[in-house]
Amino acid sequence: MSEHPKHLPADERRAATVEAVINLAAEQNPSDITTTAIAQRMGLTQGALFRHFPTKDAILEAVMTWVAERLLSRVDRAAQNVTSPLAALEAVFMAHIDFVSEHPGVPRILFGELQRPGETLPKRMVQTLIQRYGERLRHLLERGKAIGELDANLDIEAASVSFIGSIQGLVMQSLIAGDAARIRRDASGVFAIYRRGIGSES
Amino acid sequence: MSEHPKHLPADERRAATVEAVINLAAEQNPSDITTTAIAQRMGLTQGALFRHFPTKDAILEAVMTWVAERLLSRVDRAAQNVTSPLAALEAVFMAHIDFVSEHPGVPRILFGELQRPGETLPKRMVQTLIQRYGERLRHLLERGKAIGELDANLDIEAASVSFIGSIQGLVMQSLIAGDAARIRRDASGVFAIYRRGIGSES
DNA sequence: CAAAAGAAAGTAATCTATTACTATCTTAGC
DNA sequence: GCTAAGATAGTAATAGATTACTTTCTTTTG
Repeated sequence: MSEHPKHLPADERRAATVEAVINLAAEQNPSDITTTAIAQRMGLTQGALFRHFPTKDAILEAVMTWVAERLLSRVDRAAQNVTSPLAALEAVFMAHIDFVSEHPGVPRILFGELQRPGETLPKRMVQTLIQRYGERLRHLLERGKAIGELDANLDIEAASVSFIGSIQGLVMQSLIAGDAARIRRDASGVFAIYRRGIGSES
Repeated sequence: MSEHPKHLPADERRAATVEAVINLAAEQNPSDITTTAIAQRMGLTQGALFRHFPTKDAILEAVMTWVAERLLSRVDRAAQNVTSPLAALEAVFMAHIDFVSEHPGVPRILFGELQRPGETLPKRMVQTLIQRYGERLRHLLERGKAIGELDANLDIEAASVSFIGSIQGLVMQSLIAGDAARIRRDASGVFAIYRRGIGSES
């Protein structure tokens, strides 16, 4: 019971706070995460959090920034060095699955944020993130269509929604089973159906 | 400002309570719905709710019962009188889409309930509902496979997850766009990709 | 020593649930 | 039919817990 932990510089505490929120979101409903719970997980008192963030929403903003950077950079890394658009889509799918397997709280936070009424900053950040994600998907889908790797009559918009929905379905399934590891196990089967749905009749 | 509204029999008030929760969930995060908000929507005082329900969770249980009955009966009705399993799957898909279009709060409630930690009764009810839903899907998928309407090598489990995921993706898309009507508009395009993904190469 | 980081305690608001009381509805007996 | 009695459904107020955020004082660190 050390009363006074080491003092850390502000940026390290901010990073640790984001991590604590992501970890907590893996265990409970994100909108039920209290500042007390966050501080407790970090070994701090609740009031100390407000030395580093002006409001609770500012913490959520930092989380959203973290997620957007990590997810998009992983997805971009997965897509590069792959010439085939279809192979790139599969690599993006699996990279996304890896990401949510490592951080099962993330999709819950995003979905929960989208449900908030009104126009909060964290909510808009989620909308922007998914929009940017969708742009990358549509780009790959267009390219695949152009080179005949995908169905010539493919509905790009629907294919983009289905891609994200496939991942969402896996997330939901893992929540029902109470088993985060399920996501990885079932991912390839789900993607196989998706690939068949968008591919050209080779 | 009538101080005392008409007294209604308990079962009618219980039904009205469920309706109020479903309507509220269409507008805000379900876990932020307070007993005060529910009562206000019904034109009652907050305390009056506890004449009909012992706890707030009991209200959620009634909501889950309502959802399970309505959704499954609609889905079953859609599937009957259709001999082709593939056509039945499409009818179920569209019936489900109709249901969530009329009640946009329902998928949010289900998803939110699944995120609660521990083993609450409402959470188990959601798990049971989706499990029963999955049974119906797998049954149709098996039949379609048997008569050669669907891919002979179809992964039934993955196809079931993808089906639910497709709907979940549409729900998420409508949340991002802030437009519940989008679900219906995009539904047929998304199902077309799914059908192509599971169908036999006609 | 000065400034940053944290502890400890406090505040106002909000939430579920309870209590004491009151209005409305139903029904039995005349 | 009317009316009294009992049951049901409501209000208003409030208790007790919890929340995000503040304030004051203390410790650590460069």
